[in-house]
Amino acid sequence: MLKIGDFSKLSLVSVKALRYYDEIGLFKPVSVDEFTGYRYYSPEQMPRLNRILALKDLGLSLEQVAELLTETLTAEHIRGILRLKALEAREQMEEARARLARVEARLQQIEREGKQPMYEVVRKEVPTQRIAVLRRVIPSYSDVGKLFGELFGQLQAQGIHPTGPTMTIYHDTEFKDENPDIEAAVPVAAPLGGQGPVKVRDLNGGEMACTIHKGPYEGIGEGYGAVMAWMAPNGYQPAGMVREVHLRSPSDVTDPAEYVTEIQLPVSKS
Amino acid sequence: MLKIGDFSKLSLVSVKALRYYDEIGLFKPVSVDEFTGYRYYSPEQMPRLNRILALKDLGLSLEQVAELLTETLTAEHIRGILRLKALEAREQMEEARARLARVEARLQQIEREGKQPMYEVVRKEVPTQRIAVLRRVIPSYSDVGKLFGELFGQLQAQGIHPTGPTMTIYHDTEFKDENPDIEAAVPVAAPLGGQGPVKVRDLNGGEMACTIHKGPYEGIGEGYGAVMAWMAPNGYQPAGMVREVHLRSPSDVTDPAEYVTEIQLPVSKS
DNA sequence: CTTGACTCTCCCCTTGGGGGAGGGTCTACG
DNA sequence: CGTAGACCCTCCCCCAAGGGGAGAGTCAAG
Repeated sequence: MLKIGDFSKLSLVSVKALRYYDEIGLFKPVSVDEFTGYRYYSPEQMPRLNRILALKDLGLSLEQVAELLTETLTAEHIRGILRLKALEAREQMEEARARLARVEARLQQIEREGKQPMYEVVRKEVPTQRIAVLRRVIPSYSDVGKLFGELFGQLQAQGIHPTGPTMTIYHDTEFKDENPDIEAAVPVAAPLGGQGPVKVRDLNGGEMACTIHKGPYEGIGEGYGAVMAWMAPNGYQPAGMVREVHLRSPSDVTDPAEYVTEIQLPVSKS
Repeated sequence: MLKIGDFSKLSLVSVKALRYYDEIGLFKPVSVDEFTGYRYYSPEQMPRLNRILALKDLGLSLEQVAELLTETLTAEHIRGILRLKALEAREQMEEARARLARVEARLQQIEREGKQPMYEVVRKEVPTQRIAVLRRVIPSYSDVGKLFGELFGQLQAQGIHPTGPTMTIYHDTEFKDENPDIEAAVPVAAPLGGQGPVKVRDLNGGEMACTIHKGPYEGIGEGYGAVMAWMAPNGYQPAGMVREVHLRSPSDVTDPAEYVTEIQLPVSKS
């Protein structure tokens, strides 16, 4: 019979860990003194402890280790658990690889620019939302304001209230300086369909590469550049129409320097 | 001004997380109502939050993110932190890869044998220990007992007490059925050197592949087989002389079926 | 004015133990 | 036979990054 300290030295498992394994019922001493509470272990228990360490080393939680140590498990069940763990390890490997790529991309960016980048691009899961839209090919970007004016006029006439910030959705596959095909949109709580030129539809959510542009709309091209530059090193490709969310727009402030716009580009793993 | 729920919807960061970031001083609302405690955010804060998310995504802790967000940091300092993170990501990738290899090796083993393996091999960091030794080429393994008898006789004569289980250290580079070169050893607390045939020296610790053999010594070959089979898929190679630690030996029990022996083989990454 | 949706703080929970306080126990040495 | 020092016990708090929920207060629209 060995006291916990001796067993700890032999097994190279800390006393704290042994006590913890006892507490969760994973590995109990062969006997416990009824009066003093002293734990006594036997060398015969080493194989079980070794198995625990080996399974823990496979990435299993102690709970899963305990499950695998119950005798009544079929080989098929064990294989199932291990296959799950293999999948998990593969995912973690991929995740670490992707993270490494991100860190190195940022390092290179700092090498080039000598400072933190202007635009932070982040991947987000954007939910699907119900929107009211007015779509039109307009002569120039400066006419977007009028489009929103028309949209809000119609909504007000129908007693529909916006439930979120306005958005513009770009339906051109490439950038067009003139005659862009634009949808002015705003989240609403209203039935699908709609009357007249204003339609109500669901705007699909999903994975998006997002960044924030601060300042007048003329400079927003840099934001798009940042999003485009972000995709390749992170293993994404465009997968839909880009949208701009007007977090602070001419309807909130007058100074264009105070505009805040989020660029959201649907992406998929390439 | 946006209430926390609205800002949460816009940023797709949970209310809980926003409150937590406030609490740790990483990202504070632009104003807090003095009487109600309500937090109010502004769209202007989105870029900072995005930066936080982007840095978090690089694997930085929130504490490190906060550090990187202080303005007074030189580009060189930032590069240093990121290079550290890159290193960390590489290590995690390697760790996940190794874990995957372990899981797959175990899966294959179960496929072959239809059950959990007999021997669990685990990597351990064995500490260096002071031992008293008696080394000799003996005719056969069955003479080990006499070697230990001699060792203990000498130690007793010198008033030295063992402080741990006995070990045998094998000095042959390959397995020798006859005339093996064997060191009988036992941990002691005594000055280096020693008198007569018994020497006191330090036994180097380090990385070891360990497994437990239960039962008579005749069957211990299987334990060695398990250790050898473990090395390749785990990326290790032998790096020293193997030792056996007698956790329960003829001096403790009479029935050989109750012997418990640990095999420790020094290894290094290959 | 009411009602339902929001928000606040506070507390407990997660993993796998580490660190330490306060108090009891064991054992080798004199 | 004492006793000192090493060892052991339980209990409590701590880590990261929030999630879940209770109980109470607040806001905004009808």
